Amino acid sequence: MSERVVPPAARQRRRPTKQGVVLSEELIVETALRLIEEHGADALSVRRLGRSLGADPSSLYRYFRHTDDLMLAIADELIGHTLRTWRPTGDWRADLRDLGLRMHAGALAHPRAAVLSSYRVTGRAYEIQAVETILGVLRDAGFPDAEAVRIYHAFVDQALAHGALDSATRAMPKAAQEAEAAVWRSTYARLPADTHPHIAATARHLVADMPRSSYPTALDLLLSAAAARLEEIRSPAGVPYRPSKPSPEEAVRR
Amino acid sequence: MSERVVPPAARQRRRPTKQGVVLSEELIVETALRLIEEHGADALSVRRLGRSLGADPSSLYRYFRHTDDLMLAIADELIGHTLRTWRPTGDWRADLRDLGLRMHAGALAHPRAAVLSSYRVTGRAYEIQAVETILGVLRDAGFPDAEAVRIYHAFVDQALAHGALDSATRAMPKAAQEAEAAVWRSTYARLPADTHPHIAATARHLVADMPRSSYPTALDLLLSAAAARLEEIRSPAGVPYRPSKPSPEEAVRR
DNA sequence: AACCTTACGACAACACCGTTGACCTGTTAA
DNA sequence: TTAACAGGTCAACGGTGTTGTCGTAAGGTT
Repeated sequence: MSERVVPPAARQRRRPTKQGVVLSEELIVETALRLIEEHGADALSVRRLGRSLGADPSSLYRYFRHTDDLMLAIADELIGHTLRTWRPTGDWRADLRDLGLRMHAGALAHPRAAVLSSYRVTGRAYEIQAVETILGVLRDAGFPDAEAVRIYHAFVDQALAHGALDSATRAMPKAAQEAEAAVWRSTYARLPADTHPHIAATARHLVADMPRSSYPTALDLLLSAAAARLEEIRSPAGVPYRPSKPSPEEAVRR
Repeated sequence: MSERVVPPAARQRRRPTKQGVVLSEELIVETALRLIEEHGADALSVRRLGRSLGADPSSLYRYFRHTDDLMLAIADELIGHTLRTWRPTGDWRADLRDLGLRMHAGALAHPRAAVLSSYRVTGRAYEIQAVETILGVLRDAGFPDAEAVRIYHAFVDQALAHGALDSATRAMPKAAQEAEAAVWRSTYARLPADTHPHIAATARHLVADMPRSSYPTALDLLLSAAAARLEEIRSPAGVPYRPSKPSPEEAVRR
C-alpha cells in the first residue's frame, strides 16, 4: 500500500470507471454534498457515495486517505461559498454581524454537512482566507492582537456551534420538530404558578421564543460585549469583571 | 416482536444472564458511562456494552428500544448530576457563569450523549427544574420577563452548542486531535506576512488559543453583555445598537 | 507505431456495527 | 405444583470503513 493518494496536481491519467465516470476530487465533493442534501447525513457513506458516483467504493481512497479527509474537503467548500457571498462595508460590527448570520444560514442550508464539519480545522485554502479576513476586520477595528484572536475564536465557534445545533434540529423528522414545539405549549405553559413561578410568569414568552433560533440574540450579545471591550481599550476605566470563586473547569481543553 | 421493552416499574422477573449479571436500566446506564469514560466515546456500541455487562447485546433491547433511547437516558442523568453539584450564591452573574461551566464540563465528560441531547427538549423533571431555576436567577436579578427569556435561551443554547462542539472534537481519536493542533502550528503559523498579514501578526496567539475551548470566553462575553443590558434597564440612557442594513437571515427559524 | 511504466479502478475480504425474529428457560403468581 | 411469560440467547441480515492484490489502459518515451 504505502501511499494510495496522489496529490491532485500530479493527477493526469484520468481513467473512467466501469460505468464511464471520470472521477475527480471536485466531482466527489459535489456528489457528497448532493447526497447529504437529498438523503440526509446518514446517507453519506463511502459505499453509497461510490454507488452514486458509479465507481467502486475503494476508488475513493485514491482521492481521500479516509472519510475524514473527505469531510474536510466538504467543509472547506461550504466556507468558500459563505465567504464569496459576503460584502464587507468597513463597519466592523455590522460586517461581523452579517458574516455571522451568513455562516449560520449556510450551515442551515446544508444541515447535515454542517454538523459533520463544524468541529474540524481544515487548514485548506478557503478556511485560511476566512481566518485572515475576520482577523483583519477585528484588528483594523482596533482590537489588540491577543484580544482579536480571543474574539475571533469565540465568534467563529459560536457561529459554527449554533449552526450545528440548529441544523440538527432542522434535520429531525417534521413530526418530531412539531412535537418539540408542543412540549413548550403543553408541558411548560401549563405548569402551575405555585410550584414553578418563574416558568408560569414567562410562559407566553417561552412559547414564542424557544422554538426559534437563539443565534441572532447570542450573536448580538457577543458583538455588544466586544464593542464594550473596544470602548474600554480606547479609554480605560473600571476593572474587568472577576468572578468571586473561579470554577473548577475553567481551563477546559478541547 | 410487537413490544420488546417493558416499562421499568413493571419489571420483576430479574433473571440473571449466563455470566450471572442481573441487568437493570440503571446498571446499563452506569456501565455505558463507565465505558465512555474509560475507553472514549467510540468504545460505546451495543455489542461492546453487552460484552462489558456480561450479557448478549440483544438483551439491551429489552430495556431500550434503540441506541437513541439509551443516549437520552444517559443525558438525563447528566442534567441531574450537573444541577445537583451546582451551589448558587445569590450573585446572578457568578452563578450563571458557574452553571454554564458545569454544563459544559458535563457535556465534555460524556461527548456522545451530549451531542445527542443538545438539540432535544425532553420535558422531563430535571430539565424543567433547570429552566425554572435559571429563569429565577435572571428575573430575581431584575431582568424583565421578555428579556429574561431571551437571555435564558441564548445562555442555554450557547452552553449546549459549545458543549456539543467541544464534545465532537474530544470524541475524535487522539491522533486526529493532535493533527488539528498541528495544523495551527505548521500551516497557519508559517504563512508569510506579505500574503497573510493578520494571521502572521497573531500567529503566536492563534497557536496558543485555537486548540482550547472558546466557551469560557464566549460565556464571559455573553454575561458581560447581559450585565450591560441590566445596567441600561435600571438607568436608561443611549439607544441600543441597530445595524445599518439588517441581514437577510435575521429571523431564522429552527 | 510499439513499448513500458504505473496510476488508478475493481474485487474480495476483514472486522466491526445496530437490529430483529425465533427459541428456550427460570421465575413467579396462582 | 404448575403454567405463563419476561427476558436472556442465538443466528442472521444488511449495513459500515478500510486494505491487499491484481489487471488494464492511459501517457510518455522511443
